[in-house]
Amino acid sequence: MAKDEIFCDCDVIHADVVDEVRQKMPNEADLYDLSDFFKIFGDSTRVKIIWALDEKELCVCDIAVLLNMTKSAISHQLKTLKQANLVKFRREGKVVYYSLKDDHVKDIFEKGMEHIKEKYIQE
Amino acid sequence: MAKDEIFCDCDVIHADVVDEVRQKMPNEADLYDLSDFFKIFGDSTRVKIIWALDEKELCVCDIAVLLNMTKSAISHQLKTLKQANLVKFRREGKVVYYSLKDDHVKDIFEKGMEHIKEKYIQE
DNA sequence: TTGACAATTGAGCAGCTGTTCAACTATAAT
DNA sequence: ATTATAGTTGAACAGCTGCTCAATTGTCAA
Repeated sequence: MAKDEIFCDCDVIHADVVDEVRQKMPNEADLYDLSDFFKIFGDSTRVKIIWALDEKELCVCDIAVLLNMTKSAISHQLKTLKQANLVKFRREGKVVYYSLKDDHVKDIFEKGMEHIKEKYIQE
Repeated sequence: MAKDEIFCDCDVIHADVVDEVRQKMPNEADLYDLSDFFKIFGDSTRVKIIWALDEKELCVCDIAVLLNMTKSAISHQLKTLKQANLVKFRREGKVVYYSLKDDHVKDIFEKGMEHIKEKYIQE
């Protein structure tokens, strides 16, 4: 029985409510993936890169100039974004051009911005 | 002039494009706040708590049992969520009940889930 | 007032993350 | 071939983050 294996350091107060919520929750793996997805947006450099690429296709150097950072730092972050399946790229001679791959992202960013703006008003 | 102060370790390749993108970008502070906002969702414990609270109002103990974690760990995370203006709470005797404060969050989570599911199909 | 339990808090620590630095690859021009 | 520039990569390091642990607060009941 699950109740015997409870690790929590307290009595169960609302066992019925907890069980109900547990059944409605998405599975563990999906919730983990979801937090991993948002982790990508939890860094301001990556947020800036994504926002920039949403405007225009850019090369690594362009982004480095735009954000006033080294090519290396940008390249590392682009690798992260690549692994998260958020950007695509094409090579043209020595220059590698990056662009956005995903449609959801701008929607998510705009929702996020709404939250931030409301917070200012509310407080 | 800004161009003299460029820190980046490369020549400017597409100065016109960079300038155009720069003008369309939100200001630095907002982008920073945005990444801070998403940082909250970048941890699976917080994602689980938020998802749970979206179903039902719960006390600290309930959440601890649900996620099989200590009250202390949950309490620390609730504090983070409180500071991010995402949850509210009410005390009833010894028990403190938490609930969601924000409407955007579920929307954002669902967009995120869409992205994750598409990734599975696509690869 | 004493004991019990829900919840909070701060210090400490291990693991993670983002940037730097230096070395490297890839491509083009001379 | 040599040189120059765009970009990538891995190691290293500093700063951050989430959990644990122990101590503490708040509330209620006996």
